[in-house]
Amino acid sequence: MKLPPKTVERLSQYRRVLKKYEELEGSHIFSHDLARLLKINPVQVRRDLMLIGFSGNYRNGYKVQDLLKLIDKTLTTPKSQNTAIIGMGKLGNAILRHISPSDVCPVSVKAAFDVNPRRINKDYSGVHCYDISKIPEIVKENNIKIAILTISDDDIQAIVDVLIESGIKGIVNYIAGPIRVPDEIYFKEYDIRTTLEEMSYFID
Amino acid sequence: MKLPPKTVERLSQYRRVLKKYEELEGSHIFSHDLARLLKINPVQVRRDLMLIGFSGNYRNGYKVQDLLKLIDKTLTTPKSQNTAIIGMGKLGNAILRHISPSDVCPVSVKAAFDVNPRRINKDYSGVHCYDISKIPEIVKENNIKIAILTISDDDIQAIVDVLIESGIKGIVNYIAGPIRVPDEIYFKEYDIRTTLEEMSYFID
DNA sequence: TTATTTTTGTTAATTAATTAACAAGTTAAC
DNA sequence: GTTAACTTGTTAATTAATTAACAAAAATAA
Repeated sequence: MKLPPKTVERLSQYRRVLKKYEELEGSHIFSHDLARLLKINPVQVRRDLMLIGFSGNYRNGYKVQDLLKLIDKTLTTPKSQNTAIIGMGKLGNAILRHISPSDVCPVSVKAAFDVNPRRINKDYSGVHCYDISKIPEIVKENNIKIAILTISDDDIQAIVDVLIESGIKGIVNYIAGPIRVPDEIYFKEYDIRTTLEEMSYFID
Repeated sequence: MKLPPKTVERLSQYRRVLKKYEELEGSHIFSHDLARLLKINPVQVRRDLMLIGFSGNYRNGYKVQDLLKLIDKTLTTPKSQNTAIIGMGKLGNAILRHISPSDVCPVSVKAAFDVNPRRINKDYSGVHCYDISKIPEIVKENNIKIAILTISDDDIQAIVDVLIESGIKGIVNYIAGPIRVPDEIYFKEYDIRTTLEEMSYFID
């Protein structure tokens, strides 16, 4: 049985926050402390933990170590998916370096792709960058399921089509304009311009 | 009277998509066409447009030009807010170049800040990069209301505190860990790791 | 012992967001 | 002129997400 998307999102955040907390602060945490770190309501924390069947303690709150273990187990079902980054420009590089330390992100980047010959066949943070034409081969070989788009090429749709044919199941789009993907593909678009315009609207 | 946040988000997306559509496709659009471009339900499009009081036409759908004008007017109330990017590394640079063309993003970047002396006092895409210590002065002078964090410094909290003291009202956080901000600050965190882990969980 | 405080776990209530349903307007075909 | 085919605009229904409310457990203080 699947958890609500928002709960999964928060579990991922709890995990990262708790790893830091465990090192610096202590072995136990109260729901209101965890909530404050994420700027959410303590009830939400307790509810999320209830959904994954985790119990705390009246005196000390939740045991961080055990909670981390359970979140790990919950989120990696059946296992963490392999990822590729499309575009090794500044953005691709920044993202790669952000997600590659495996202690903070269990999703592992198996390959990068680019159209620029200067970047092809180089290694970035231990990840090899291939020519776009190699997508079908490399994606299948490495069982890559998620693609992160960091280029805004005019031909991005063609690349997306190839990715999907090659077995990609999820796409995160950072800059490319609107692209067409079948319904069964898990798709997320994060254009910072949307966020900024929303903020502009709501702040006085 | 304020619109629902999700509607504002979509209006921002409609605007970008429609600008392209107007150039390439035509002067009118149906709700289901706009919906398909954003992978949402046509009813949602009609509902959003209803909320901003825009009317279409039974035969041709919505007139793109007029709709764009109304979205512009709706989203820029009272006016588009000024922005600063904290950190001019790869990520800061990528974001800057993504949002600076004003034809696609009405939010304007007035300044950048960094701790690295090699970056300070240089211009990036026409935006000057100042030392962190200049934040109070420059933020006030330029009436900057939004800060985009692209560094993961240990001292990020101190920087955030200064930003808020200097009059910042909204913060978008891309990589810094959890930071404390007062409730009245509009705050968004976009850690790609969260997205990836969520996707991992939901795709088979 | 008995009240008080604190925190979890859970159900119920509320709020927000999405989707369904459908009337009404318009054109085109017959 | 009538019917059929589409589309918008809007209300109602549904679903999802958040928050409120409170019982139960356990320690502490009186």
